[in-house]
Formats: sequence, structure tokens, C-alpha cells
Amino acid sequence: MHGIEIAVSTVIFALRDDPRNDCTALGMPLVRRVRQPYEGSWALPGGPVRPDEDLTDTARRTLVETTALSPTYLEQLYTFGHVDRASKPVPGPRVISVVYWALVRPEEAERGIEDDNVAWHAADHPPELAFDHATIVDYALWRLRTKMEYSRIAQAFLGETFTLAQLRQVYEVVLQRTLDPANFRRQVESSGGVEPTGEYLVGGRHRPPKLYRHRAASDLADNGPLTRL
Amino acid sequence: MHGIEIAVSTVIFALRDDPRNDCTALGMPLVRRVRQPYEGSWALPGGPVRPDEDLTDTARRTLVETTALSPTYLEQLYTFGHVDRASKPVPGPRVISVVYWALVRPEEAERGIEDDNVAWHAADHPPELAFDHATIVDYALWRLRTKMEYSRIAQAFLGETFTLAQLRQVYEVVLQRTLDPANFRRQVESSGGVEPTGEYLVGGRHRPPKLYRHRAASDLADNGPLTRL
DNA sequence: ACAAAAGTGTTGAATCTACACCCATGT
DNA sequence: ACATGGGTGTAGATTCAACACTTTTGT
Repeated sequence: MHGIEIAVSTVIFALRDDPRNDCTALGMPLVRRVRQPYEGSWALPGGPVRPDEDLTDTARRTLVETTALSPTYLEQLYTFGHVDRASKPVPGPRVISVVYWALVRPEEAERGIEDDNVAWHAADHPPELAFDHATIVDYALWRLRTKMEYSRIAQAFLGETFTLAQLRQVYEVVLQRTLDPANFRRQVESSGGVEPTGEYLVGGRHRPPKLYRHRAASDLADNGPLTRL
Repeated sequence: MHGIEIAVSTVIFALRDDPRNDCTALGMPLVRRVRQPYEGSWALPGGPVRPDEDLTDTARRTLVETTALSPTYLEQLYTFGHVDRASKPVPGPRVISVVYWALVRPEEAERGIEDDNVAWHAADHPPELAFDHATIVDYALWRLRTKMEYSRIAQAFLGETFTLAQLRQVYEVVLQRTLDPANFRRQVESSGGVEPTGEYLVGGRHRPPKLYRHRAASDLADNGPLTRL
């Protein structure tokens, strides 16, 4: 038997209201390491793959165990397997990490565990991270932003019903630029990804906006022949 | 120590002239299994990861060992880890496969080993394949076609210099549709991915076409923060 | 009445697509 | 001369981006 360990880690994104700056930002839950190496540093949630467990099940399980979150979107990101990635400060066994990335809704994110060892951080300015997790987060962010432009994953950040302004805000926060509301509306409406519920969101300070829902027909992202799995 | 084995497999694509139909098609080298399970079936080249070997090195090494090919483009595709993927006809240990995909040039493909146990097959009509390799090939094909539309990987199929007609043929064969030569030329020229060498390809039956080369500046595909690795 | 977000309309620019047409070579 | 692929030009359709303007609510 060889000495390579295999683990799953997950980069989790959610839109959260930052109370300090009075704005919403892209957040990411991290767990504090309680063992050497990198004891005390922040790291991505994850853990070893059990012998009878599919990789995506490992992702879901470790996610629930450490953060109590269940994602609306979960996709494999990349497998990091460099020989020395787990043996940098002190020698350790080789670990190959199959990394997933996940999106969760704001309400879901609120329910998540939050204590000294599990906390949300800004996705674009993460603290010092253990192992090669900084690179992993960079790549996950890049994938999120890239995929946002040609798929409907933005909807995975929102609940069952939502207004177009809310959906637009998702794009604006993630892509870090403002979008023209008029053009955005037309783009989304003609894409066929959403459909109006007929209801309106009342109680706002201004004209009540239409509510939309996800169109069940098509998937949030086209992953080709992999969607079947 | 757990009982999960970790291996690397690679889907290799090349454009090859099919002598039967007098046309070029997308080919893929496969190796015949010499052991149970699936003994005698065709499978993707690959093998177990050595303890001191990076994943991409395993891909390169097994590629050379079994097919004698060295690719111009090599990228991680996906990691397949379903519990029962290697224990279908007869029980066997669990194997997680990190799959890569590769592109090789025609001249390179000619040099590759070819015998009873290593042979080229049509990428879109593969024979019965071992394990879940049929799914893997499907996915690799999908990725190739998808990525072809927004990157310059098509150039990895060609040598140092090439004509625009040759580059166009790559697109036509892979995407399985004809492209307007005039519009194709403009698209490619304005993309900045190629630059004229100043030379012309002589010896053809018609007007000698300009020769182009890859522009060294930018990479063939934008893989974000992963390009550094 | 007014402020501000929701939603509609319009215009010019940029891009895509189809196709006409000229150019240069081997036969 | 002519067939054929190499290469340029152009007109119409489609898409994109910017912004004016109307609608509807709370205050």
C-alpha cells in the first residue's frame, strides 16, 4: 500500500452583509487548524475521504460537520497533488486534495456555525492560509467570476424567489463592477433562466419590484456529460 | 493506511489523416488491457501515481511509457472517484483517477507506438471501453470543443508554423462544421494569437498561403491563477 | 410634491454573417 | 486559359452599451 493520503476540501462562497462597511461582500467560511502543521492558521474545511464514500459526499459531509452548511451549488474545482504541498514547514505524509467549490444562500449562511474556530472571511482578502490554500482560493474565485459570465450560477446565491435588483447585486458584488439595470434586465429576461412569479415584493421604500423564480427546466450550469453523475 | 489507490489517466487527442475515408479526423490512442478486469478491452493510457511524483509528471511519464508521445498541451480534466468505478464486473480495490487531457501534433502522433496493444481510434466513435472510460472520453471531448470556442488551444494541434487554412481545418474537424474562410481569417488575425512569419508555403497546387506562427506572448489557454503551477 | 428605485424605449457602435469579388499558382 | 484555394471588401442583421424617460411606491 502506498503512503499517499487523499482528502477533499471545499471553497464555500456566500454573499453576506458586512456590518462594518454597510455593504454586502463575498464571504467564505474558514476553519482554524487545531493541530500542527499550521496550528492556529485558517484553512479550508475538509477532511479525508472515507473508503465507502463518493468524493462529492465527502465534500457535503465535511461541510456539514465543520460549518453546518448545505450548499445550493457544488462542483469539483481541481485536484492539487504537488509532492511537497503538505510537507512544507515540517515533514508530513503526502496529501492529494480534491477540491470542490460551493455556493450557499444568505439565509443558509446565517444559520452556519460561527465561533472561535469557524468564521467568515472576505473572499478577496483572505488571512494567511495553511498549506497551498491561498492558491486554491485564488483559483476558486477566478472560476466563480469566469463561470458567472457564461452561466446562471449567480442564482445559486439567492433563495426561491428574488428580484432582478437582487440578482444584479450578486453580479456586481462578485464581478466588482456596476451593471446597467436596464440592459441587465433585458439580458436576464431573454436568457430564459428566470420566470416571473406574478407576485411583487412589497414593503420596500419604492416601487414594488416583480419577483422571479429559477426556471426548473435547465440547470444552473452546463457541465456537459458530467451533469449526469 | 486506507485502501484507496490513486492513478492518473490521460485522454490524448490528435488530428490524423484517415486513409480509408480520405479525410482527417480526431483520433485518440488507446491501450489494450492485459489483465482482469476488462482484459482485452481498450482503455485510456495511465497508471498509478508514484510517491515522489507530481500528478502532471505521472501523466507525462505514463504517456511516454505506453505511447511514446509527448504532448504540446496538457491540462487536468477531472477527478473520477465513485466508490464502485473499479469494482464493477469483479470486486477490486477502490481507484481514484485524476484524469488529464492532452493535445499532440500530427508529426508527433506519427512517431507514436502502434501495435496490437496500442492503437489510434476515432474520438467520437470509440470502441467499448473499460471502467468508466467512455464517460471520461465524452467529457474530454466536450471540454475540447467548449474550450476551442474561447481559447487558442487549436494551435496546439499544429506545428511551429502553419497556414490559416490548416488552423481552420482544426476547428472544422473538431467542431464538426464548416467555417467561412474569410470570417475565420479576420477573427484569428484580430485576436492577436498568431503573427505572420513573412514566409509562404510553396509547393501547393494553388496560390501559396502565408505562414503564421504562435505568438509567444500569451498562453494558449487562460487558466487563471493555475498557469503559474 | 418629491426622491428614488422599477421598468421601458431609443440610438449609435461594435460585432457577426453571408457572399461577391479579385489574386496567384499549377496544370 | 482555367480551376482552385488564398485573400479582400461590403452590405444587412444582430447584439451591445449608454442613457433618456416614464411608472410607482413611501415619506
